[in-house]
Amino acid sequence: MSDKNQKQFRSGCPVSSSLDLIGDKWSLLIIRDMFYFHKRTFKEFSSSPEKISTNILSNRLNQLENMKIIQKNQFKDNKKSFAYTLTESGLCLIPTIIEILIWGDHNLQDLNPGLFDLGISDLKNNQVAKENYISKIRESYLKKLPHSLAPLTN
Amino acid sequence: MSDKNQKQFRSGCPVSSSLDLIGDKWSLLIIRDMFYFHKRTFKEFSSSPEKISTNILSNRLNQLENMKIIQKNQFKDNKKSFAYTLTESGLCLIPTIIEILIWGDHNLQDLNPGLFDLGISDLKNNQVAKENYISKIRESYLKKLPHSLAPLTN
DNA sequence: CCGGATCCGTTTCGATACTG
DNA sequence: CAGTATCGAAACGGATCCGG
Repeated sequence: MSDKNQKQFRSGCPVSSSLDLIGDKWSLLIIRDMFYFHKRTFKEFSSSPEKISTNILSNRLNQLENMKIIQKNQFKDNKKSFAYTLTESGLCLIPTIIEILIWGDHNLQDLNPGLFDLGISDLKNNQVAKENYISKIRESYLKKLPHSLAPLTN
Repeated sequence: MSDKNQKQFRSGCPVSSSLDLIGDKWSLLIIRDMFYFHKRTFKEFSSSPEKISTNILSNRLNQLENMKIIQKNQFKDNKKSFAYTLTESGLCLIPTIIEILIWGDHNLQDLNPGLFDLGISDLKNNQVAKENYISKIRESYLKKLPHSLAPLTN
C-alpha cells in the first residue's frame, strides 16, 4: 500500500474533516459510481468517463477503506478480483451526494451539458419524492450486491 | 487575475461538474465560512483556522465568482476593501453543505474531534428541524449583510 | 493596513508502462 | 485483473512584494 507522494487527508481542522473527504473529487466520484452505477471492481472504477488514473484510484480506495466508508471483499469463487462495497457510513452518504447533484443540476446548467440525465431535476423542493428516490437507490444497491462476497481483513 | 499555474476545474465530464466544484476543499470551506461565520472579506477568509494561502484564496474567489456562486461588492464608504456575498445559487448550497456536515458529524467522529460543535448532531433523521435550521441560517445570513454594498462588475 | 500578484520549493496529480 | 513504479506537469504553501 506504499503511499508516498500521495494525498493524505489532513483532518484535525475543526469541522472540516467531512469537508476533507467530500472536498475530494475522486472520492466523491467513486462513491457515486458505487451507488449509482453499481460499480464494484477496480476495473469498473477505472473505466468511468472521468478517467481516474490507477494510482489515484488505488490511493482513494485505500483511504475510503481506512475511513470505513467502503469495504474490500473477495469473491468466494474468484480470488483474483475484489469487490468494494459501501459500509453503512458509505450508504449514509447517498442523500448527501444526491443533494449535490440536485444542486448542480439547477445551478450549473451552463457548465453541465447534461450528457446523461439522472432524472433528478424534479426532486428539488419535493421532499417526499426525494426521500423516495433515495431509498430506492439504497435498496437497489443492496439488492444487487453479489451474494458470494467475503470481507477481507488484510 | 492572471491565473497561470492555478487549478482549473475541468468540468465537461458527465454529471460531474457539480462534483468538480464540491470536490474542492477550498471552495467548500469558503462557502461554509460565508454562511456559517459570516465572513465576507479577503482577510477574514485568509484567517480561517484551515489556513488557506492567499494565492489559492484569490484563485478560488475568482472561480466562484465566475460560476456565479458568489459576488464581489464594494463598500460604498471604503474603497479599500471588498465584500464577497453569496448569490442565490450560492445560498442554495446551504442545504447541501449542511448535509455534508451532518454526515461527517455522525460518521467521522473519530477523525473529527468536534473542536467546535455547530449543533447539528440532532438534525439527522429530523427533517423538520433540519429545514428550520437551514432557513434560519439563510435568513440570518441575509439579515447580517451590510447595507452599504454595491455590486462590482469589473 | 488591505487585497491581491509573483516567485519558488515541495507535494500531488495524471498518463502510461510495468508486474504478480 | 489489480494494482505499483516512474516521471513530467500541475497545484499547493509560504513568503514576499506591491499598488491603493
